Amino acid sequence: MTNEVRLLRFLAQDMTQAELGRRVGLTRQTIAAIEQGRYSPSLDVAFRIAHLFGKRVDEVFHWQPGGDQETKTPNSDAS
Amino acid sequence: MTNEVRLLRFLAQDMTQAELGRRVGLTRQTIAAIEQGRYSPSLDVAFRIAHLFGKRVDEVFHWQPGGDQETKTPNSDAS
DNA sequence: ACATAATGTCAAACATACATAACATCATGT
DNA sequence: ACATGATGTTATGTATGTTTGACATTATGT
Repeated sequence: MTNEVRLLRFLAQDMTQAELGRRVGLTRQTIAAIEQGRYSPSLDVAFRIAHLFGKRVDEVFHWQPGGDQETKTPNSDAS
Repeated sequence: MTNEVRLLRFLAQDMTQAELGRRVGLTRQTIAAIEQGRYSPSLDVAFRIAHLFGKRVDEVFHWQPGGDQETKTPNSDAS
């Protein structure tokens, strides 16, 4: 899961991490972590960031079908 | 944050919650909670669900700019 | 009447996103 | 040389997504 946040931030008059964080309601540390891909944000945060840059979520965050962990299938209920 | 998961599930040959959960690596309980909007999923889960139905994230999950809680602005660092 | 499948719901554990606070480096300017 | 702003990073705590297991209702079929 990669993203274009850093690039979009530079394209937006070199907006700072702190400024971006302020506008979308996050801390600058969280913005930094997202830019570095240390974790993928919540869907809500993804929408807020994408909306700020006038983009769709899939234009800002790039996802690949097998790109994640090979999801350990949950058990759900055993009967 | 509303979504079309339940509708899309019916359109896909009445796929069951458990079946959908199995295919995207979630439990049926989580699918039920997402359909009812009890919480918004992670971005990763949103991508997996949207991809399964051949849709974009914003086609499956509908987000409104002010729709959320009036996010209590974080402090970040005080100097 | 009994079984089974699909769904709702709940409580407790667990995983991870996010905040807060602190300290660090690097660049720029005075 | 000193200050300031932007970013990296780490540790700790809180909020919330997710699993697991259980029990319930409703419908359908035998």
